[in-house]
Amino acid sequence: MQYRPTDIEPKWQQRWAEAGVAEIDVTAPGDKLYMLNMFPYPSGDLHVGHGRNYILGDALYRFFRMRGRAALNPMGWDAFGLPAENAAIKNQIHPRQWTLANIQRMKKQFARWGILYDWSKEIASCEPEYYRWNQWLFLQLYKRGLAYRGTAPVNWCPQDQTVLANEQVVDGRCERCGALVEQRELSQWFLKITEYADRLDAGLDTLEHWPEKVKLMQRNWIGRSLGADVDFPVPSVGHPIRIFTTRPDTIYGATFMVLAPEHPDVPKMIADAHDREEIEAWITTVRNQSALERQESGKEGRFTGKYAINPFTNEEIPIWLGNFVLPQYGTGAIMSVPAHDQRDFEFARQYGLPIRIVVKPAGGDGVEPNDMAEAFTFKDESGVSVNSGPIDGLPVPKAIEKIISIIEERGLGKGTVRYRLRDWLISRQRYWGTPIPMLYCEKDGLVPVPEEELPVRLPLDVPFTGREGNPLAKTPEFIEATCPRCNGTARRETDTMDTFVDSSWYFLRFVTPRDESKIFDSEVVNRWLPVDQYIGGIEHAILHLLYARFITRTLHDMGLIAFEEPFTRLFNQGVITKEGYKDANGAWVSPSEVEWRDEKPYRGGEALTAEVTKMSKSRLNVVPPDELIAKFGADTERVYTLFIAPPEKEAAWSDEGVIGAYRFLGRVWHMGVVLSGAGPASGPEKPAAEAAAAPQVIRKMHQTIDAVTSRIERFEFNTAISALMEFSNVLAEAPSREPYEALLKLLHPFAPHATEELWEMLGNEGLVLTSTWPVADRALMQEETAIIAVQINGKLRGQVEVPAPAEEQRVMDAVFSNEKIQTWITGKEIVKKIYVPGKLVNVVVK
RNA sequence: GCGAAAGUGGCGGAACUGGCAGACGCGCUGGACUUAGGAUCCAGUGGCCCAAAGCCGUGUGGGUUCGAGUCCCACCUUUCGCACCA
Repeated sequence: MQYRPTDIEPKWQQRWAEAGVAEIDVTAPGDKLYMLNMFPYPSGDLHVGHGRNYILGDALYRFFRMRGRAALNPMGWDAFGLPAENAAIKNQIHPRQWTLANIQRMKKQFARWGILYDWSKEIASCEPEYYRWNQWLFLQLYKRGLAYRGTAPVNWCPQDQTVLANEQVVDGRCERCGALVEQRELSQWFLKITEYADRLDAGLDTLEHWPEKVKLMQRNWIGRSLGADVDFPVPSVGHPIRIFTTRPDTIYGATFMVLAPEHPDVPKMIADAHDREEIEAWITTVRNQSALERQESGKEGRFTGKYAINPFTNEEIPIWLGNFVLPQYGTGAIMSVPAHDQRDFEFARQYGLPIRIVVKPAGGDGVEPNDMAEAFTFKDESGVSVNSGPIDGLPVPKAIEKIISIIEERGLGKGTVRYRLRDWLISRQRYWGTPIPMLYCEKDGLVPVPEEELPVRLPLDVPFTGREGNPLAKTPEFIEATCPRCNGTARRETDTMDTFVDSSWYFLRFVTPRDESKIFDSEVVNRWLPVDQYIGGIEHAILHLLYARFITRTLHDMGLIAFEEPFTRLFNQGVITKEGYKDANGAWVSPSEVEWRDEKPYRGGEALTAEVTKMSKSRLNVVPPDELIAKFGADTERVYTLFIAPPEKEAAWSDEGVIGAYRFLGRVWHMGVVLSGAGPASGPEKPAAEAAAAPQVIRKMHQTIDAVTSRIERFEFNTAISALMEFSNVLAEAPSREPYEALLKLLHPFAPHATEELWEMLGNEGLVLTSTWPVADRALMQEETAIIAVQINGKLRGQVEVPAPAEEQRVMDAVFSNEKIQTWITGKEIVKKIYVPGKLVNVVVK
């Protein structure tokens, strides 16, 4: 009986589906465990790179099931978004139809991988049953002042014809399409995430089971800075200008001030300047630049002709405008300390502004400003204040402390905390998203849609032209509305929400997904959440995870949930890469067109370059699972995917490597066939299937149970599988039934179909439903003998074998009663015993 | 520039608190079975050496230790994140 996965896998998938094995009653008692894979955008076909994410989650889920946990493992669809709309424009198919078809396709793929989800909990964010609660959530935030409409310079993607959140702009480009992002001054909807900046930052410390890397990325993104706000009097303007600095200790070295060109006091300041027109033209140029252009044009500035007074030195210092000062951060104004800030230093050198040293190295001498090649930025005890009046001689941290207290005493300002984080821009000028439930009434202004009128349904019959503007804005039936306050005519908001709003709370909906009366049941949610294990890609380290943490806190503050952090454990799997081929123009070439000569890729006569990158459709390097499964089965793909590398690491897909997983399963299969008596033994002598297992097999079995269990818990799937391969190799020498059944159980999370079939073949019933995870007997794991290495004066003298009892003292007794060792040791030598449990035992003689 | 992680055979990778480096798998070499094999099975496979013995081997250079892939110091390289955030 040959191992033919395609003959058996669909059968088991059908049985699991019919039995609803993964469906769980959230009101039933049990040792709850909420597992969650980030719900995907339904883009169509999944490839083996996507598979890694879900296979990993399923292996873990099956493991916890077998250990008796009441595990919830739901799945849904992040179903709003731009690609559906682009498909509508390109192929004249409605976004909804396109999305639902993709969902059907992907659901089949999940099933074909043997992944068990509780489909009774399925949600799709594009359905009114879901997005009405998105709208409800928005109204609650609006009520609390956490959602507001404001005018601000925003990121505009000319390609996608919409505004973007700061988080969606990468290197000055649209994260989605790569187009250069423009700055536009627009009135838009924001969520006040900045109000939670301090709590989002502090909360990171409580996330013990999150990758450090993700926490660090979030911390950097929030960008908490301690410093001081200080007022500098400006006689010519009539009121002081407030600056923010993280280095108030350097205030005696502030020799000029720089304002962002956008600073509100600028027009007044330059009104009587002789070169006003030139300055205004320059300001216009800077304001129209994208963030990227602004940075790439280097440091530029203009002198306003006005002076501020340094409140500590009482000197008049010139006020400049500088393109490197950002209007959105701090107060949009800085005191410049060129000696100790690299940006200020460059600016001062460029425009010949004075440089004054106010910090010198501790225990050393300062330098002359003229000799400086760069700013000296001492941030810790390595720097000491000089030329700074009351703080002279103090190391930097102490100096900061003292100067802030002086600033506060003199009423010049105060110590403050500033954040880099900005409010979350959620308006999108696109169709396929949740309509923002707001109205514009001529009489009453902005009016929220009453909760009982939700959902504001997205109309399905709208024109898709692909030209500028949101299709909703061209749909009068949608726009025309009645004001709930005055019954007069009102205009409906046509912006839709960023799809990251949808995904910022979906994990709360999964426990009571069909509740039509409320967003979720607080009692049930408090029992099941936070999510115990969240699994997804590192690309969401900031965006999704930060938004979800923010929304969770707002719901907590509304009294709807008892916790502030949504995800207890987070795991980020690495991407799967594969070689792709590029022609001279940088265009990707299909692997089917590639010919090999001297191990180098060509197309026709043209030499190609090979590049290993993340699997993606556009790079033509995806491996579709269908073909692979048809040939080797889903179990092979599952085992290979988990075996290929540690799951958090990037892994290179190898078509040849797959065969190793297939062979392994084939050997396990063959052994099962022989043990069950279902087929003839291959060798001349039939193994004694019912005979007692050999001691070395029993030992290996317990060692393997122990290793696989702890490795799964630590996400070391690759070595868990290698331990199973080792066990299978040992077992093949002397097959017997009991250890073989243990092997099947341990293998089940990775290769569920084959193990079910073999389990049944042995006369057992329903592995996934009935069997429990084996437990290792530590006493039986012990090796019977230990090799003792004896070193004398650093040289290996020899090795002897002794019985290996568990306790240290008995090992040592065994060692020193050994005649051979006694003859090596002379009376003069000092004996040092080194006992390493389960490992080599050394005796060192000096 | 700042921050973080990582450098081990031809390849993916193992080695938990320092204790037999290279587990497991791919590939490769030889063999068996075959009309055939890109199926399956067996054996071998870090380097030097015909072989044995032996020596050398975890990015580089130092150090600690009876013993270092693992710890410490300096450096090199790669990847990732942030990037005028005052």
